[in-house]
Amino acid sequence: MKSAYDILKERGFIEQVTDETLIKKLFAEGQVNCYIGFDPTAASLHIGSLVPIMSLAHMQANGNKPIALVGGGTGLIGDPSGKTEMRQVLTREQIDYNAQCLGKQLSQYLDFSDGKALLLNNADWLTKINYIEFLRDVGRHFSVNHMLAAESYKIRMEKGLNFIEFNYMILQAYDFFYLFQNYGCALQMGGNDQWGNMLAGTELIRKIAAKDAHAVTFPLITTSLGQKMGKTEKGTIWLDKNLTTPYEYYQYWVNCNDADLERFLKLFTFLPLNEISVVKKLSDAQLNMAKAVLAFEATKVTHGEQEAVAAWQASMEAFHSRPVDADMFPSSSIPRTAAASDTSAITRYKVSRKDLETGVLITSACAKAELTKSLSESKRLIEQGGIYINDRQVKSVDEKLTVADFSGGNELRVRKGKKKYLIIEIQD
RNA sequence: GGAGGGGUUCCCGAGUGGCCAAAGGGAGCAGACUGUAAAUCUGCCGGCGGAGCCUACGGAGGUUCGAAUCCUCCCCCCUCCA
Repeated sequence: MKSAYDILKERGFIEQVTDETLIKKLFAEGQVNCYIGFDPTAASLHIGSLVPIMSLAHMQANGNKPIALVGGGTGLIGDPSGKTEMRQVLTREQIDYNAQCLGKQLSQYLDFSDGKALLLNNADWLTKINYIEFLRDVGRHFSVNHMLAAESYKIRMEKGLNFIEFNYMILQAYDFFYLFQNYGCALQMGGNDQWGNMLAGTELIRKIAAKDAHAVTFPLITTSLGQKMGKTEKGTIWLDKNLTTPYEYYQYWVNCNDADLERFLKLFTFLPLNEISVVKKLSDAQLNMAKAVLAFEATKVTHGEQEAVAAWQASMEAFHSRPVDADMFPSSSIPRTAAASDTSAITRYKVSRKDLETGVLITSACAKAELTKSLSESKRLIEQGGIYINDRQVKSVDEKLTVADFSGGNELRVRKGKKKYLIIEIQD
């Protein structure tokens, strides 16, 4: 039988491991307790954290116990790994609040009931540390020379690294040690930028407890263009639906590059690999169907089936797409037939009938509805032919919306470019 | 503490008295081509109902007809020395 480790490996989650033979042995011996740390730098996680989250979900689904560690304590320090500059320092209150939010968010992916997974906050132990004791018990095991050689500090050795950040590695190592001692956690996973910090942990455990602990890193997921995941014009793609709507979330995935599709299906959905492998042979319309499946499944994982269906419907409607063929991805619960029109997932803007009688400038409606950032942008777009009313291109910046544009109904669609829609609705 | 170098529009980065809403690049947006992809090409890329006006070059003052550019003080960052 395949272990969770095997599954992660075949789905492309594994970048580096401390010792594969020992790790396989660990999994063969029974339930593995493993942990991943999440930084509470914001009140929501974003797509960049999805790989770690998915890996924990796979762990849990295969009989292991994941520990999600929110870095309420280390967050007060700030991890310098791979960063060019020191991170802005957050207050204790912000960190606590964020930590709480992250915990809530993680429970969408993991089942924390009955101790099937643990949600811990390292503030619980780190903030209680006594400096002198800590230096004597833990600090003595760290060689500064060795730390300075770590790849994660390299960039900062040029730009400047201050002492508080220099301690981050030690604290993270201590976390691992603490979890090892108190929760029997012998495996830490995390982004590849964490490798140095994770190794520091395994070494600390070896030095103090004379036991083996293991580390596994995930590759840094970039798009085929080398961009970081989840960065778009609108900024970050968040996992919180109040920050990134399920529709936008769905759109992010459906717009992925051809070259990323198969890899993303493996990483961000639970669909079986044999179904995913057909992607290689697809082209054109069918390729887009596969993207819809990715978008649907990914949205389902984060926002639930209902939201995923709504996002799918809105997307089908907006782009007049064909539904996914019945024989593609049989494990996916994506709807296979065209649904009744439902645009509830698309942003709406209301105008009063009274205003329509005198006419509403399209430029100002777009700006007010935040389809454009300013009046100037509305004008620019119209001049360049980038604004459409019900698929009719707006020709002049002076054009006004009137009741006639609604042709009897009480809503119409304003489009910016090809992908950004807005529904304008008459409010009586 | 001493010496030096910096802080420019979303980012990088040019600009050292008017020609600067500020070169160039990146990102972004739109158009063309497509498949809601990528690549490519073209246009745009502070705000204001077009004119001109307002806001912007770390902060506060000052010199000047005129300052991102000169002067004073302050804040922050980096490098070298301690």
